[in-house]
Amino acid sequence: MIGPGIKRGTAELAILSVLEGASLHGYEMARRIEQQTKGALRFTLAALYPMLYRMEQRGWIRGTWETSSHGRRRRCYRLTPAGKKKLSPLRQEWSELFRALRQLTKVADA
Amino acid sequence: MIGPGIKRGTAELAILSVLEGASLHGYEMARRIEQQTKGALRFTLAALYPMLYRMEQRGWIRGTWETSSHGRRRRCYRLTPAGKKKLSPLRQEWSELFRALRQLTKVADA
DNA sequence: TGCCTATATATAAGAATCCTATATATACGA
DNA sequence: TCGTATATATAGGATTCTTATATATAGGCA
Repeated sequence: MIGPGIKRGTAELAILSVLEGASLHGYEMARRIEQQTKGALRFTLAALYPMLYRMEQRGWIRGTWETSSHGRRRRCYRLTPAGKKKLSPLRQEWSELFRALRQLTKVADA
Repeated sequence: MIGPGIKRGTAELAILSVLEGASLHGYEMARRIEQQTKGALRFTLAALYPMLYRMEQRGWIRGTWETSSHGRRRRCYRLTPAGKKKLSPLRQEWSELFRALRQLTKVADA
């Protein structure tokens, strides 16, 4: 798994990305991020929840309390228009970082 | 330029990378990182110096005081054997992060 | 019934790495 | 003499991770 020093800052992109396709609650986001990256990128819930609160305060996502079919309360988040707008430049910034590191070192394009 | 939240953790890779080819002092490293990435990746010296101290403590680089032709003292760093060994798995970890983010989102392969 | 695992959210305390601001000191050119 | 480039150093703050802990419910199994 990718270490904490390296993955810093990826949680924001990861959350916006998984929310692009569906409205999800935190627990489910963690599972999808891990599954979709085949275990390479993994976040503890103690990291995800505070990040969700911050992102909601910034207006990028909005959470609503819902009740599952099993009577379990959970907070489902969806992208706001501001969140959708944020995703595109954020992806571009990550692309630029990839390119910069490739210019600087020999990071393979696996 | 790439923002601070995203580039977190890249300083270590950047320093090891520029030191792979040459023995350099901090001020020169900052310049090369900026030049080689065409300004995309830029570190303030206040970020670089403490990072150099930490990396020296970890045994990845070793600094020696030298005097330039102009009589200016400066601390030149070179990779230790441990630092050279560190570079390869570090690059691989970054490659894995790139792949993970590409699987998760639509980060272009610029 | 009791225990374990999965589901689901929440917070506290600490570490790491970046930022801006500030300080020091020398060399060179206008 | 004043500004710019060279060169290192530290202080204080922000952000985002970590591990540890707490709460609560549902379903399966012994």
